[in-house]
Amino acid sequence: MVSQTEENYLKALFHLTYEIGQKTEAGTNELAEFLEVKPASVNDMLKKLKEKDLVSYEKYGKITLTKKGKDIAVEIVRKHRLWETFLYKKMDFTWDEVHEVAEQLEHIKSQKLVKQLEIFLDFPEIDPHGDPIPNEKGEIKKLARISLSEVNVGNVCRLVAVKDGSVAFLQYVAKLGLDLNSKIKVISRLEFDGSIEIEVNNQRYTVSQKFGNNLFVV
Amino acid sequence: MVSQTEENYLKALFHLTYEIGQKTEAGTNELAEFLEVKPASVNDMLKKLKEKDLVSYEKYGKITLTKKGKDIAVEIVRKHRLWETFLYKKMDFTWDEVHEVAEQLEHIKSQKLVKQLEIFLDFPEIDPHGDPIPNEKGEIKKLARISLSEVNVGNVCRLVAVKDGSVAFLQYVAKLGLDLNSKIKVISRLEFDGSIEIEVNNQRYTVSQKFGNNLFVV
DNA sequence: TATAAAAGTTAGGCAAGACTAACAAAATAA
DNA sequence: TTATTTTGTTAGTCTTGCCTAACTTTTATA
Repeated sequence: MVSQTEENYLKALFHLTYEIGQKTEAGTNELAEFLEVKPASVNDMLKKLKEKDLVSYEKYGKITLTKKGKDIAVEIVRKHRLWETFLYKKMDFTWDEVHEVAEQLEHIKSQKLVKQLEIFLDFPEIDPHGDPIPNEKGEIKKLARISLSEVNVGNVCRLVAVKDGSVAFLQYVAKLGLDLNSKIKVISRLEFDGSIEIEVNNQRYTVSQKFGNNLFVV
Repeated sequence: MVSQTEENYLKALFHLTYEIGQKTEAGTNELAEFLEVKPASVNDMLKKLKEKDLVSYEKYGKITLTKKGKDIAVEIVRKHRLWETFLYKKMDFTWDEVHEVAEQLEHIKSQKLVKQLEIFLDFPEIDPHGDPIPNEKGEIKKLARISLSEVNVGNVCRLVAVKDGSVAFLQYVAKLGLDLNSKIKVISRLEFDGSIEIEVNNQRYTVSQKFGNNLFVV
């Protein structure tokens, strides 16, 4: 049996490696910071996860998910994103509200429920934040997307995902009138700080480079 | 904050008092047996619940839910039954499958989700087992119903609820071709052991008194 | 009413998951 | 290459929720 806490560690490892970085290993402090616990706690847990053959790591070495650990992590991600989609499409939740509740729902144990949920939602491929939903076999469709900061001046693009999922960030995104599939035109880019002038629904805004890094477009 | 375990204790107390018995108090051993833990554990928990003003009880005395405790218990029951209805009506779960998963879902913390779920299900009044679903204010509609054992010979009644929710029992009920709203005719009753002969869908069966006690009809 | 049975309580312990404080190893910089 | 900073580890402690074993109170029965 994998506890809820263990599931969260596996999910965090998955995010830090395969999702955020394009690496396959992570460090103790990095994981501790991400999970908002102390490194000592991570250490304790790593011993347990290693014992269960969910991660592989040696003292003072890097942490890697095993096949078994990765499979569980992907299944949690799958559930999380299906539930987010459910909340957004069927329960009238907004972009910024879905995450917190999905964090709870992702731990519900029922294979049948996940399967039925997927059918009910008509096999969605991306969640409300634009992230890909793994299928039942754990396969994740790679999305060809770039950050808004990389778009050339003059080009128009379509918002497909956001990187940072914090409520404050999502609310700011919404305030600009941006939603999934919104068209964004890049008007100009300031060389000295990388900030970008964009046009959304005929309104012009200037946003920071950091903000631009957090929006994925095609 | 009320932990998941605390919620389960409150719910159990509610069942043992207001629901199963027509009393307002329960004992330590009774609660322990219901929750499948040892009396000592119940004792520990009672101290905590008393501290939080969720139950009132004195050493060697009976346990009662406070207003605050009862409100929380009813809210959990409400969530449980709404989720059961959701699983049954939208997720293609059977009668006997819903309970286990609803036990998990009832602890999800989101007022908005409960509200939306209720709207989505079009304000159901009873769950798939025929039990009443408390409304947002915590009011529970009393159902005028009697057990099958109390029905007079020759009368026809309609199944509205089951008392025992165990999987084995529910599967037996289903095997007889019984479902919510099934018509049941009481053909005869054996005096010596109270067993009842019934007719369902033109099929005759003989069932025990105990079985009859577990079916509620109108 | 004395006594046995049932019900309830206490003390002490254990596992999970977190923490602090002190320490050890590795990586980086002088 | 030594010194310093960063990263990772260990030991000991805390809380929650459970346990067993021993004890006390209450209730039921002879």
